[in-house]
Order: sequence, then C-alpha cells, then structure tokens
Amino acid sequence: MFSTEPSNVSPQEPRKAIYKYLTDEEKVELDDHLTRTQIKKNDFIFKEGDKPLGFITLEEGKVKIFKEGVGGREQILRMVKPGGFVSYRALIAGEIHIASAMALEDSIISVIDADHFFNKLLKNTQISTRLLTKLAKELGFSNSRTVTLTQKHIRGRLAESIILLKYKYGVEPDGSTIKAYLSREDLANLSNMTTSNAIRTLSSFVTEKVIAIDGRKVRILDHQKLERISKLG
Amino acid sequence: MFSTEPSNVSPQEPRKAIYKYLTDEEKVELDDHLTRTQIKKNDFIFKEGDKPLGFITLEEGKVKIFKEGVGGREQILRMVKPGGFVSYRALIAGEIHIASAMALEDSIISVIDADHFFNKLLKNTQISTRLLTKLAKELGFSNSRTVTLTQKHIRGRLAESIILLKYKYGVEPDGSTIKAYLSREDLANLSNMTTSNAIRTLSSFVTEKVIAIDGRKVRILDHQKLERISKLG
DNA sequence: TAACTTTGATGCTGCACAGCATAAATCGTA
DNA sequence: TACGATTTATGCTGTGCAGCATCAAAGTTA
Repeated sequence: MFSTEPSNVSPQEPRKAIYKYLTDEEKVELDDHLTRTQIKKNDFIFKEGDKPLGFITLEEGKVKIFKEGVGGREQILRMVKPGGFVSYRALIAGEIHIASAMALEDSIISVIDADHFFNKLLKNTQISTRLLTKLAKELGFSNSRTVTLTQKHIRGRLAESIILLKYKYGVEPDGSTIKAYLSREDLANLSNMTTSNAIRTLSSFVTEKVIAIDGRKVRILDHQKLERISKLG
Repeated sequence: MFSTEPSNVSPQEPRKAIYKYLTDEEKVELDDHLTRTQIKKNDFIFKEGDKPLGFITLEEGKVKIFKEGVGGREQILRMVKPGGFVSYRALIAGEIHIASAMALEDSIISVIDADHFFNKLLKNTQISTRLLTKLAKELGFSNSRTVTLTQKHIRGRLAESIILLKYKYGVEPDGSTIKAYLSREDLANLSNMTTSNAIRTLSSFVTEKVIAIDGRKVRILDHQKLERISKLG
C-alpha cells in the first residue's frame, strides 16, 4: 500500500530528482535558480502557515512533514528521503503550507524558486506528468493512512509505521535493521499514539520476538508477523 | 480549510466540467468517447480493487467515496457534487481503486474512456494544469482530515462534517438548511464514529440549539458556535 | 566529573467512545 | 393498509488508550 519503492537498491538516489528530465542546457539554467542549503538536525525548513518559497527537494538527510493538531499534538504525515520532495504540494495548490517540515538529521535541500518552477519546469510535459502521477499516488497514500490511523488498533498502527519506515528508508547490510533512527516520540507521532504507548507497544513487540531494539535501532525479526499485526490490528 | 468553494452561488455547475477548456471541435470529439449513465440510489459506481474504467465526472446527483476499514467499518473520504470528479485519482496514478463510489441519490455520471483521457484531454495543458492543482488541493484536504479525524473529539468531528456538507452542497433558500440529506449512518461514517454516537451527538447539538433536525434535514442555527465546537472539539 | 536535560521505561487512574440491547418511529412494498 | 425491514433513539457496560507520575538511563554542557 505504500507509494514508495524499497530504497535499499542503490545507496543513494541521484542528487537532483528533476535532472533526468532536462537537457544539458536546461540543467545549467536550473542551477541558476536553485539554492542548496544545509539544514541542521531539528531545524525547521518551513512551518504551517508559511508561504511556499519554492519547490524543495531533499539531497541528503531525512525530513519529517507533520501537522500540529489538537493541543499541539503532532501528526507526522510523511517522511522524506534523499531524492524526494520536501515542498511541492502547497506551491502547486497555490496555498500556504498546511504542515511543517523539520530535518530529522543534518540535511541538504535544494530550493528551486517558484517562478522558475512554474514558468520552466512545469511546462516540461515529462515533469508535469511525473508530478501529476506523484500527487495522485500521494493522495492514495494519504487516504489509506486516514483509514489506518482512525481504525486500526494501537499495535496495528505501530506495526504499519515500522513497515512503512522499512520500505521508505531501507535496511542495513544485515538485511533487517531499519536505516532510520527515530525517537519514540517521532514513532508515536507517526502512528497517532502517545509516546508512552509507543514505548509500551514496542516493548511488547520485543517480548513477542517480532522486532529487536537497540537504542533507536529497530531490527525486524519476523516481517510476516509484523504484517499480520498490521493487518489484523 | 475545505478545498471547495461554497456551492450555493449558482444552482448547478455546467454539466461537463471539462467542456470549458475545449474548442467546439474537441467537444464533439469528446462526446464520441463519453458515455452518460444513470445510477440508482445506493448503486456502486466502482468498488475497492476495481481497475479504473475511465475518467468519471458527476452530472447530477450525489456520490460518496469511501473505504472499508477494520471489520468492514466504512470511512467516507469525500463527497461529490454535480460538476465534480467521481473517478480520477486511481486512473492518473495507474493504480486500482483503493476506495469505492456509491450514489447517495439517483445520479447521472459521464464516463470518458481511459485512452481518450490520456491521449487527448491530458495533453491539453489547461486541463492537466487544472488536474494538477485539483490533486494538490485534494491532498491538502486529505492531510487535514487525517489530523481532524484522529485528534478531534467526537463533537468536533461531527461539527466539522456538518460544516463540510454545508460548504460542499450549499443550503436551501432559507439560508440554513443543508442541501444534503444523509442518513445518521453516513454522517457517522463521514465523521469516524458509530451510528449511535452520531445520533447522540446530533441530539445534543439540537438541545444546545446549534442545529435543528427534521428527519434527515439539518438546519444550522448557530454557525459560529458550530465552528467553535469544530475547532475546540 | 558533576550537574542538568532529555529520552526511555513502567505502573496507575479515569474517561471517551465502542459495542451491545431494546424500543419506537419511519420507510418500503406487497 | 398492513407487515416486515430499516432507521432513529436512548440506555447500559466494558475497555482501549490518554494522561499523568515516578524512576532509570543516556546524552549534553560546563
């Protein structure tokens, strides 16, 4: 159900996801309208309510996109990996950001200014088609998540989040340790639960030998069982 | 927060939402690839798992798009009004349907076959741009709903759904009766709660003079208060 | 290395909501 | 118009999870 292909194929995607659709000439032109920026861990890239500055892709690092809900409780909507898009929805919709973006580790982003994005890139049919497809898939993902997060029980939600992280960020050479080290709080905010319950449920998964944890490292011991927990909640 | 403009401006949108972007010639061509179909109340237009047949717009009636969750519990993802799109996301994403569509009343749909949609309509820049924007807005709506449905309390969720219906379908000439007559069950499925709780909460809104109900007619007596309940839920 | 802060772990308590059951009202149809 | 089916209404019970509090462990800074 996740709109992401497993990422453990190549160590890192090509730095600029857009490049493959451009001629050499266009690439040079793009570079004039592109700013690479270092983002430190826990720094915001944009906040709910901000006007989108441009089209932002992630070159290195990890980023979470989240929304503040009732009483400041945060819900992580999606995670970004290198080669992925950090800011595009609000820009395309012509809206202000309805969510915030924060770096989960030291990261590098590319900001393409809005003018160039609309007047050049979006006029490239390959790119606009790619974006259309991307948005359609992302909408499907979001719809599925809505149902998951509202209907599955706590164990199912956490199991699904762990599987999601595995497919998004891939695994270490050992084939089972997820290449993403989230705090229990982030794990909770991804799964719509309190931190206490994330910790508790994680512990019971360990007891049941579904996963093993070492600090923030999560190793999946029994993927089948994890899928079963995710499905039957 | 809703991606829909109030619909009580004009009595009905032009029948075919796509027409305005086409030349006379193209309109005639479109008609060759378009099938108008009558759908009876409670009939499915498509089901979860189906392959999308084409690009489907709604000409008359009301349609709900919903997803079956845990234990067959249904979550309504969105409602469609005349002029709106019934089936487009899965087609564009190249996926099978992840949700089902059912007519809430006798309706008429237009089905544009997939080939014509991809080879002609989507090559029209105006149309593809419009779809891009539409998808981006819809994604924002879905993201907001995810947070609402997971975090707001039951009163807030129901209040938001009522407001949503008001903006989507508009009101009767009296200026306050919502032009949509949903069963308590549908109202519950829209708001992520059980039917019992929809009935109960609706009753308490009546007691508090926020709304008045007459069968399935819902009249908003105090919009301000409803907004407040939705926000502070 | 000590003092402080943040994160992780676990137990206890309360309540919002689901999940029934029952009955009344309304709808659909023969 | 009568009968069964569906929808609406309301009450009761149980429980999953939030919301603390406490303590240990790990990480940070002087």
